[in-house]
Amino acid sequence: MPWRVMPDDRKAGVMPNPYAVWLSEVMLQQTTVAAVRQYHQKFTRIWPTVAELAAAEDADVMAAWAGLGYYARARNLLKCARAVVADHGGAFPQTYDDLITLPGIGPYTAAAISAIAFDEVSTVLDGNVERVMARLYDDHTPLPAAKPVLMDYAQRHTSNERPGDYAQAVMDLGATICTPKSPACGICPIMVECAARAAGSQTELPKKTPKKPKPTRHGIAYIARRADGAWLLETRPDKGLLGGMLGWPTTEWGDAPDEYEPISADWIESDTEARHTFTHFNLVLRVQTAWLPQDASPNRGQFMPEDTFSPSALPTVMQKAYTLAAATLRPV
DNA sequence: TAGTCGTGGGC
DNA sequence: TGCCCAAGACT
Repeated sequence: MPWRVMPDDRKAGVMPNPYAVWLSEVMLQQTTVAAVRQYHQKFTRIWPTVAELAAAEDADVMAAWAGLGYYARARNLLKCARAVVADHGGAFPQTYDDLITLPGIGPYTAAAISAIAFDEVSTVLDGNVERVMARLYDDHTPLPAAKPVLMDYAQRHTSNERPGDYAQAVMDLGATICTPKSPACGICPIMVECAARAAGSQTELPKKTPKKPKPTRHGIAYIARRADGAWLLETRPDKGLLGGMLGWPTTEWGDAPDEYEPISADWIESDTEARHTFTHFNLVLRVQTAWLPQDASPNRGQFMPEDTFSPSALPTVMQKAYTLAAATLRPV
């Protein structure tokens, strides 16, 4: 990430911007660096400081987050920014104990911010560190039960003098060398100390409890335009899937789709379905489109003028539905 | 504690 | 192709 401060500069007293560190750590939760980079750039360009982010409209922040996933992070991001401004004078708290009280900041993120941005002696334990420690000590206890002992291992290695450098180094080790599939043990700086390497068990670790199969759910999205070109959209409730995001009115997503039209109209079914994979289920989404008269009054959603709507403000599954609908809902 | 909560990329 | 996943938090 562009905000990173290399060890020599950190030794000279240069510290990273806490706002940039916080933003990146939240975005990186369960998300790849490649996906985060452009979003981090966009957020710091639009909202250069935590105070400016705190003053932003909810809808603008959700739209900027669209496509990155796990949308509760965006809602908590705003809550956190506003708490930093309201309760901490616009300056991020510097300790693990204070940081973890903030919305969206859990054990990992509190440790990462306090260590990286403030050089507090906090131990980061993310997926990378769990893997490094499980291998270093050849521990076959399956996750997540192994977390406490892996944290104990990780604390033994945390530097009292350079906790920020250590935190970044151990995660980089996991991200680039001690990787899940094909670890590059030959160039690993701690190869000779690694018990899994000695036992030949490195690719089996860390052990994980088996996961449940994903069910397939079905639903229908209704994509309608008014005569003036406005789109019928709705803001989803804060709680639950895609919470707080803009989207098309849809049926419930269940074993079998029930027909529920947001307004009576001559709906035309798209010839193909949108398929999308969520964390815990697969979705097959039928798409129906319609043109509505100018005086239409649907029982769900609200019309968004053509010139203020952008599909980029939608979560990916809704963008997929939009792509299918665009074939039959050409511009006015 | 185990379920909920997105997405795109790699193999 | 389907599965695994990637710098977790929240309930």
